[in-house]
Amino acid sequence: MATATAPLGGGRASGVDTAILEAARDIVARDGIGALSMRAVAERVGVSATAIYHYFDGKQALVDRVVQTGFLRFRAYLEEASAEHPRGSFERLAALGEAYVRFALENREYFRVIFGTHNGHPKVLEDMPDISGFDLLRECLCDGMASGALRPHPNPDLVAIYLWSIVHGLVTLELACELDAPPPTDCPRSALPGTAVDIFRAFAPFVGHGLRAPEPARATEVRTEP
Amino acid sequence: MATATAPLGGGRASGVDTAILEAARDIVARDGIGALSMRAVAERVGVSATAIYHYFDGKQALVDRVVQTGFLRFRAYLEEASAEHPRGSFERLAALGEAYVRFALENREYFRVIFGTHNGHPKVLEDMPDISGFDLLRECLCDGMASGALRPHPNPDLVAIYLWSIVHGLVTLELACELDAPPPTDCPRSALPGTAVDIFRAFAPFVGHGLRAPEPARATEVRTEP
DNA sequence: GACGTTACCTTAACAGCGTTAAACTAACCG
DNA sequence: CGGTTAGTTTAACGCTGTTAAGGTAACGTC
Repeated sequence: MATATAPLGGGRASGVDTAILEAARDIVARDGIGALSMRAVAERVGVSATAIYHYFDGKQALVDRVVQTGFLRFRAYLEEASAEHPRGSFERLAALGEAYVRFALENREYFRVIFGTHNGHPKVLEDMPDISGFDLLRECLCDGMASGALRPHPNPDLVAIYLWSIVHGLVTLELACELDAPPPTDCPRSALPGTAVDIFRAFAPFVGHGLRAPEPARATEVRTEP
Repeated sequence: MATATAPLGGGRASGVDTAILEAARDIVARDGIGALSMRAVAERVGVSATAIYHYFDGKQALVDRVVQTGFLRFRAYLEEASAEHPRGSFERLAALGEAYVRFALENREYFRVIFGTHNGHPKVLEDMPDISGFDLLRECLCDGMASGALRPHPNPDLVAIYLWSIVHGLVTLELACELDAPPPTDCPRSALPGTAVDIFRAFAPFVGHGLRAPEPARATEVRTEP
């Protein structure tokens, strides 16, 4: 039983359910999902482990709620950042992306859990239409096309996924491979900008104008064996 | 002890170590990392669980080896796909990216494990200079700039990370959110191409020519409250 | 051929995990 | 006052990774 959206029954608001949720969130944010155990949460709250089952339908449900609150905070963070720039501007789009990267960097373990779900989104999220912030991006994008800052495209969702992929990929790679770590000495590579945010900023011209050379220059090819 | 690169001691090549590794790989590929337990691997091989400790330094070391072989297969897959197009061509770059997406889609659980490592790359990978295929991308890119297909850039690594982010982000989002799943009815969005590979193909013009409108058109802005 | 060493594998056990069952307390409702 | 129910506990089950101790069989050496 117990979905624990509110203090449940009559009105005896004890606050234990929110205490459990906050304890779980803290553990995840601090030490990662691997450190989250029912007993650890229970000890933090000051109850026995089985008491949690009175408020949540097991560990997965608890994690789902952590993910849900994470998405809400994430979305609010994005919304706030993009609001600082005028609608329809390229800068607003860039601010949205930069906030995405910043949030992930400032909440590494938390972000991992939010987007690390294995079998699709948790059930909790299926109810609400859009909690991930995709609509923010979509809106930003359509405004940009309407204002003339962006080349119009018949399928804005496709463009939105393109942009989402860029920031999400950068962040995921950073979290998995630590891009900004000092490269090994035997692997000489030109220096990258410091943090993932710096890298993201450096992406702007690529996103804006693409990578391809102007048309007339495409004549020669490198003639070596493939 | 035992790092298990070869049958260890004198020469009694029993092949148990590779059997363990393959069993672990199979379990991960079929049912995901969550289904991987020492006892499950042992049962599959036909030994007791503790026998594994004679070949691997614990579960993490076993997983690391699975990841390592995964990277090798991944890299070979990418290499084969890109080899089908001439060096320096934009098509070669596109084929590399498409292979990236295809591999992830055809080896979902496997890919998750490969790039799902939490604390940086596993120790096994730190020895070898580049196993991830980043050098393939980098080479492809430099060839493209040399041939004139791509606009030259002083920092090819930055461009490489940009492209890597795009494919990796697309794949990660697909694995986490199932992008190509039928959208909920209450969330009207323009139809996306079917699979993640289709989506990737549709990205090509964005990568090539960017999203920004030609310069002179950037005058008006959408005048609404932010 | 006997001896000591070592590779290889086993069973038993420990601490921790998520989860269930049963029991208990305390507050509420009629 | 009696009954219901929220809230919590202890005990236990089956699972996990891992360690300890012990055994067996093949090897190199004298």
